[in-house]
Amino acid sequence: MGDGGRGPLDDILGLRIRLAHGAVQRHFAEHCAHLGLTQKQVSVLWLAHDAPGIAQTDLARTLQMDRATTMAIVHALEKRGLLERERAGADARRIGFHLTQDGEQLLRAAKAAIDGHEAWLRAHFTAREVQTLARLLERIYG
Amino acid sequence: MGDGGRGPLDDILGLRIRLAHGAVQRHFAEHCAHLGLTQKQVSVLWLAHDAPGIAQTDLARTLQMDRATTMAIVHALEKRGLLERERAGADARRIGFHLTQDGEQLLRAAKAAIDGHEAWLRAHFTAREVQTLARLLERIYG
DNA sequence: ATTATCTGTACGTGCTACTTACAAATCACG
DNA sequence: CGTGATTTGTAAGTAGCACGTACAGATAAT
Repeated sequence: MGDGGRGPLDDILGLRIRLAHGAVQRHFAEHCAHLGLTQKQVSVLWLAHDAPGIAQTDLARTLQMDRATTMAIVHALEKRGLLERERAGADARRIGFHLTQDGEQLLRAAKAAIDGHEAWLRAHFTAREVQTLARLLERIYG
Repeated sequence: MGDGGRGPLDDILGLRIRLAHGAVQRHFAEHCAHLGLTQKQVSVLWLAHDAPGIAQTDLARTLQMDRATTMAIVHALEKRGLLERERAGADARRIGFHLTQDGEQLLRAAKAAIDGHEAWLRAHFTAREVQTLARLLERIYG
């Protein structure tokens, strides 16, 4: 039998990634439930903070999401008054996003919560292993 | 800036896992579309083949899914005639699952498709790195 | 025998992702 | 300059997956 009790299925690397992802998602949902934000939503807020005026297309590409998916997330954040849009200068058809004050405040709270979440995740590894894991994972999506 | 163009977000290990998972899912969906099966469905078929008579609860625990989620997957497979249930001997309340002939046949096709999918995934790494990655990932969910 | 627990079932909700389609603005080329 | 191609934003529909909850039947515990 395999090392995880799943038999030959344990040899499927894709399954391991899926299980790890599920575990991280579950922990995030528990640990960060008070924010009322999903992982994706936090990512979008974070990016909009770091790069004010970013467009939907940039968000989608950076987070490797579909445009339609990105729209759904952005709409939800706008509806909650965390994100605003502005027709920005040079390119008239481009609409940039930036955080509202509420958005900035919630993002700060989110970063604090994620610090704890990431600490839990990293606690499974040594600092060197974290580097290795990050490097290997990047090869898949990078 | 970070190494992936996401700025400080690149330091979030959870995001890396999420992006890697997404990339794997997308490749699976493309590469295995002809099966008409999702990753989860293949996993359930695979387990039911390896352990005939397995119960819903076992499936849920092994794949770390909710019972309700497991039910949805099992129902879909039953409806397609790939999976059957039987009231098995000793424990009268327990219902075991096993593959039909169609199920066995489709699972063989799925395994062939997944061979290709896994080959693509593993091609990002050396054999040693695959071992390392598998070992590190298991610490998260194991 | 009455609870408590486990298992199977069923329903509803929410997030994410994809496809497809359409409107508006811009850009490129003739 | 104007027509078509491209980009961008928008919208609707479908699907998978996860979770919560509630309920029924069988078994187990007291």
